[in-house]
Amino acid sequence: MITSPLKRETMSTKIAALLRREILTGELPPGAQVVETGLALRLGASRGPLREAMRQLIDEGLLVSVAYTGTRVVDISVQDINDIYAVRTCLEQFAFEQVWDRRGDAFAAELHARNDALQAAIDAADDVRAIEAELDLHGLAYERAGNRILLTTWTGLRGRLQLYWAAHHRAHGLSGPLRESHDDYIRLAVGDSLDAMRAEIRSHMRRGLETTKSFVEQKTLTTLQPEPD
Amino acid sequence: MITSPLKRETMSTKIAALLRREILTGELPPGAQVVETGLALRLGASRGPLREAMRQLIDEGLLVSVAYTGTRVVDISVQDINDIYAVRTCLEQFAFEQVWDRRGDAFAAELHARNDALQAAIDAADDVRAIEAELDLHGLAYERAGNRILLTTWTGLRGRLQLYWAAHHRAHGLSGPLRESHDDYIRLAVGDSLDAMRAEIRSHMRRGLETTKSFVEQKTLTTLQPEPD
DNA sequence: AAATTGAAGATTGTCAACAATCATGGCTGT
DNA sequence: ACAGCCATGATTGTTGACAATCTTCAATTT
Repeated sequence: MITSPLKRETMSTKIAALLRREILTGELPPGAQVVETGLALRLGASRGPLREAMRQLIDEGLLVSVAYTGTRVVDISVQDINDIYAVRTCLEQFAFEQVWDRRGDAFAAELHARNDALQAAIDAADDVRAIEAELDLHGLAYERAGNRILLTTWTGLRGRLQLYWAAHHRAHGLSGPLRESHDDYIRLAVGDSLDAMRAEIRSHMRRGLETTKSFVEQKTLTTLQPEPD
Repeated sequence: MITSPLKRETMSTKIAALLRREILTGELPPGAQVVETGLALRLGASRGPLREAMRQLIDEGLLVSVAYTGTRVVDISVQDINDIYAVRTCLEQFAFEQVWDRRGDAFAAELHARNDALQAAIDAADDVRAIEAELDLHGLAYERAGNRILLTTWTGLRGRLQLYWAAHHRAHGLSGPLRESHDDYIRLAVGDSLDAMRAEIRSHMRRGLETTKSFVEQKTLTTLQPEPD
């Protein structure tokens, strides 16, 4: 049982999961202040576990905190978008290099299953689920590469991507992933040419970067004006 | 002032820095149990800040914790060594791709300065300093690549590398980095061929992996016998 | 003698109160 | 009218005590 680090569900982990969800669904929008005392009261917990949960989300890059001053949901920055997509392009190519020779029928089947889940979410017009499904789809290569460090790194990037995309969808309504947007990706991922797949990843990321970035650039203009509270 | 997140020195951060140092210097060896109450008493702090510091080190991969059971200094695993070196090979090549066209005299000067610091530490037979110096040397490309996500990822890997190498040095005495081990690395890093530098990184990492791994493989045999406390 | 059960100790999880620090707004002096 | 200062409120940092959970070991039963 060494390989099964069963996570005992403690108060902190439950709070962290709940908070993460509220941030990613937009109930707590980017830039919103998160106050320990108020949140503890609302969730019926004490500040101890709450602080631990918040620390977790800080490390995931979803919250930023300044000592003695306050904690906020991280703001969207063009710099971070660029950085994340650049690193992601690099790592996803690496993930496919690592997984390439150990792909099998199970890999292909799971890939198609996750794409079906994505399309179902799109058809159901469920933004949040569609975003999660797309990230799950891309995550398969990282999971099956057999490299724990790589998977941890991907998980770290994934949270912020989900935050950015969720904000994007809330602002634009349903301009999210198209139904056929991953057809090439999947076809090449189960194909015979690693080079072609690497090229597809670079192309896929370039498109995603432009879409996400153009949104953020116009968004920052509107968020600069202080709210008339 | 957006880009200067000035860190207010709080109790937690001081404890985290101190604990990190004790782990990396081997005062707290891999596998050692870390008890909150005892440590809090020793450091003259309360369990609150201590828990926060430990959470930080857990996220850095230096500690592992099981709820209601205990916390220990992470144990050395061959799997992790392999994974880290693979990801590092990928990311360090990417870092040099990103930094390549913006290298300048300052970059070359800093590279040589850090190599001088490394050689000074080696000449002084200072293990801990030599390890830090080598990691600082490799870190330059990550720092100057202008990608915050990349730098964060590197920092995460760096801690574990330092832990493994420190354990290596303690076991073997002074069999650490050789004085001239980075001559090729630096020569190519300031040279004209990115491809040559990429090849050097792959070769450098292969050698480092073999050295570190061979140590860990023999080490695990000796650490399996419980201490007759 | 071996397996099971239960109690005791150890360790982390949780809580509520208190202290330190920071941001805001009004007041005073010029 | 304007600049600087001080008090006030808000927020996080810190503390010590208490509760929940796990591990260990010895007593008991088969």
